[in-house]
Amino acid sequence: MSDIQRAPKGTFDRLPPDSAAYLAARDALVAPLLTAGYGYVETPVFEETAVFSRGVGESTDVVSKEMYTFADRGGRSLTLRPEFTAGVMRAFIEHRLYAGALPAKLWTVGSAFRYERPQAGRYRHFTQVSVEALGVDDPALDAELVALADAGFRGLGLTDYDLQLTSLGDATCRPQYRDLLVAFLAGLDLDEDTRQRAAINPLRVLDDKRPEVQAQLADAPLMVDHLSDTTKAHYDAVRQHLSDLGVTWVEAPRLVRGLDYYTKTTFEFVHRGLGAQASIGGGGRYDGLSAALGGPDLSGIGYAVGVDRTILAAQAEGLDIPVTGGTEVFVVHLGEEAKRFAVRLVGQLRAAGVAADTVYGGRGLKGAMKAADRSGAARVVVVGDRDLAEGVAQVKTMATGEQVAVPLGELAESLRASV
RNA sequence: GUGGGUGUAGCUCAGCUGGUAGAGCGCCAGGUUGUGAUCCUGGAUGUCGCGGGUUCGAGUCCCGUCACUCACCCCA
Repeated sequence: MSDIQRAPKGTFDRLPPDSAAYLAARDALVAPLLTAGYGYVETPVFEETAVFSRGVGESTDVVSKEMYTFADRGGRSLTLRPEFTAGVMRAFIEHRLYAGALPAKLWTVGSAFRYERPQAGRYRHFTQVSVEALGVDDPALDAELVALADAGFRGLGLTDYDLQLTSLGDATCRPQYRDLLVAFLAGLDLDEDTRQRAAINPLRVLDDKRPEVQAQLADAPLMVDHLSDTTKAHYDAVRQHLSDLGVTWVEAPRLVRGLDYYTKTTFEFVHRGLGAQASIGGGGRYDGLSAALGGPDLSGIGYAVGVDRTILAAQAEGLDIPVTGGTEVFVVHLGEEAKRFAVRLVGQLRAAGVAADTVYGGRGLKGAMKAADRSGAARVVVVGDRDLAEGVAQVKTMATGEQVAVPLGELAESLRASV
């Protein structure tokens, strides 16, 4: 197959009927936000490159090697968003939302792009639900966000996952801890790659998956043991609120995130039924981000959920994602007069809010019934010129095979009432 | 960017030590000129990923290449 007959590497098409589960999953992840005071925000799919390089951090893998960056015809450097938070923060600053009521509680959903080697659950084009609460540094807000993410997963029936939680400290205590860790890592026997990684961000070495590395890290200093009094108090309060909200978590003192802006509370939802890309959602507080983008020195907290990974997780748990919609009434016709009638009836039903469909293209009655069956409609109207002459149409209940003649005048109302 | 695995029908796959392609499902049609799902019968669709090599002969062996996939890394 040639390249123009194939979606680009790391991308995929969503097709019916599976696409219905995608819509349902997306809506389920969003549902908790709609009853929690969050407003929908939509920002461009691309931003000025600096929004991400300064927001996410130059030293991150995302910025240094995974961005889709291009020059437009006006010579601007633009980048397809690799995540949502930086763009939403840019909008928050641009429209001076910080001058209004705080926290600004915002959510969005859409495509993000990263140039990565594709893998199970990792795509170059993926979909996230992203949620932010900006402008207020209150541990109760941290707990709210975590609980909302959790509620989204629970709403789909997911249970086989862990909520990993930790605190990454802040500008007052992380630098000292970082120095401690760097000193500790210097005494270890690490390969060149890992040393490079340590030089860029020593915290990342902590979650190295290789056993020979983990063995050396047994006595590594941990951020949670070196929090300042205020960040520790913040973290304690977050945990208290989470308990009050009935959310369970596991302490993950080695949890590291790849975006530089995270501070204090940091969390990740890790599913046990997935492969290497097991993180179905994650987020944290990012108190320096607004300032990094030239805005006021305001705090923020947010999370992102991977819609595609959430669907994979649901599949791994054998969950059916309930889909809404689908054809309720299917109209099968025989003869020219009946076809006109069918087209008209379908129009009436749809106008009355009944999901209706009919058969197009000349196929026999058997083929039309097959199409009716496939549509999933509970009721099928069979109407031929012969029925019209008698002033009736046949209404068949597919599950039972039972079929009754209904006078044309009562047909639309009878069908509307039956679905 | 680095490794491993796999490329045969729309889908899932079979095809032994080389002898010019198969099954199941799906699709279409007929059995039933006005009835789906069940049953029976029939039918269509393949440059066996692509290019080269070895051979009388390659889906099968060799080389290259591309794609997909899993893992490292990173993250949703």
